[in-house]
Amino acid sequence: MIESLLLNLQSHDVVTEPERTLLSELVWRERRFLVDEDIVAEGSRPSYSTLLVDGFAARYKFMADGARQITALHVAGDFVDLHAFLLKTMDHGIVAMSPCHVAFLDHGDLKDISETQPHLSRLLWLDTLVDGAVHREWIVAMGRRSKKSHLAHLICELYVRLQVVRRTDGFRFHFPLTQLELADVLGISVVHLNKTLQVLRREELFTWINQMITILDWEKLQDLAQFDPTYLSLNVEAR
Amino acid sequence: MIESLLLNLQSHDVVTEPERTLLSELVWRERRFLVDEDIVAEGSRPSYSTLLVDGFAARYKFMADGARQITALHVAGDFVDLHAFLLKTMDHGIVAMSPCHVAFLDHGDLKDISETQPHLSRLLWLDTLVDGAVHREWIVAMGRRSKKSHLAHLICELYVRLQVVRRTDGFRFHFPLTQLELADVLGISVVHLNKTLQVLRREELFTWINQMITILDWEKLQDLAQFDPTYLSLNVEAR
DNA sequence: CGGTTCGTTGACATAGCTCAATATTCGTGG
DNA sequence: CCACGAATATTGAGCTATGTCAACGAACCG
Repeated sequence: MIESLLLNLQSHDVVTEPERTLLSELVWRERRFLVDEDIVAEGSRPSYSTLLVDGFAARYKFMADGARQITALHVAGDFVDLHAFLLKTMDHGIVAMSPCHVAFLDHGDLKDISETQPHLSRLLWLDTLVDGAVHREWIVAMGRRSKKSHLAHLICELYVRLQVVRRTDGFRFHFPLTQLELADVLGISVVHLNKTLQVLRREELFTWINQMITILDWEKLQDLAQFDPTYLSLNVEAR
Repeated sequence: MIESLLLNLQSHDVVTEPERTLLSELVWRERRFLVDEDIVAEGSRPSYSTLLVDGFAARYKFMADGARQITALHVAGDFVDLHAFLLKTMDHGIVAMSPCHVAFLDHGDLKDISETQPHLSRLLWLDTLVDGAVHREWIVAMGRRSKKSHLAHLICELYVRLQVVRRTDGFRFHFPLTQLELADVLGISVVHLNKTLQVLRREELFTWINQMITILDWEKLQDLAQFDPTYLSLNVEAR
């Protein structure tokens, strides 16, 4: 159940055997969600946090006029709302972008961990810090990259993150979003996203067919995206 | 020295007397920076974290073409790079936007805190989580708000954050950025920022003269910005 | 006073939006 | 297997937002 989370945490630091056991015992419930189902509602005050075991989920906010902005994409092994443990009130919603399998961890148990397991606590803290680093990278992408480069950057990021949790097959990975949803990620209209995709298609850097993305030229894609994975902290060191 | 940090933390939860003492003893050095000086360099691996005692600082990233995107603005009481404690490598730089007074806290000492002071550790963790919440709000602003509304939102946010650390005088506060720097915050060109400012000026929601912003109509400004401070977690509860 | 940075303006080019129509794909029931 | 409706993808037209460039004015500093 928590294999992906472990792969995730272990990309930053060693997780000891007792810590692993402890984590797996923390799962007090699991559940599956259908596409478009809300996993956590905006404004709610959950008493548990959600670990994404499998599938794609998105954090989002709605504007008064009905426009949606997706602020993060989550994949297997991501602790999608560990935040709620300390923030208490959800300032955004989380929705399933594919069928999702999730595990719930009780906030009381997480608090116990924070009282008794300093190293593990730091790893969980780190997990939320990486989230923040990804947010910053997205801000940069929205503010200063062309849409073409922004999209390329997103694909690079997802590819690397999926690799960590073994969800890639060579240069291929499952990407279940619709164009409308992807537009909500990039903060542009569907029409413009579609046109951006066409430009990128002509450059033959990747294909996106039947919910599968295949990277055709990793070097050129990285160049276009100016992708530097430093912000993902993918190196094992004592934390 | 750490009064502002305490005001900051206490806006979320009670900080006990021993915790306060502990925090103040953690400051192992202080320093002043001039405008435009780098407080922390991108790519560095600092062995201490920086607490902003007074002034304005910005986190930023440069693109290959020299364009800059500011990903966060920090004010007195903000723990500007607490991240580095666990992320180790700075994925962005931090620059002084005004003369800055900062305090340094050693990572070794922070680690001790994380081993022995669970509640205080959670408060520090929370501090970084609020940072993340602000990032998300900025992503939403960049993706789905008009520039007018984005700017209004930024002013609302800064006003509320400055109020927490007692840096406001009625509806006035010091705002030392140039238009060029503000453009780097919003991710637009200076020219366009200037024109956006003019439109807002005509609506008389606020003035910005001599580095001082005065909010003239808080209600209308909030409306325009669709500002909802929930994401700042400004309520005292056990964390 | 003179240089430098900052703010403002206008002209023009490009990116991105909305709307509306059409094509394509997919799932479902017959 | 086919027919149909719903969701998704694609296209084109015209409009708005935003960018670049270049000039000029204002404020600031020594």
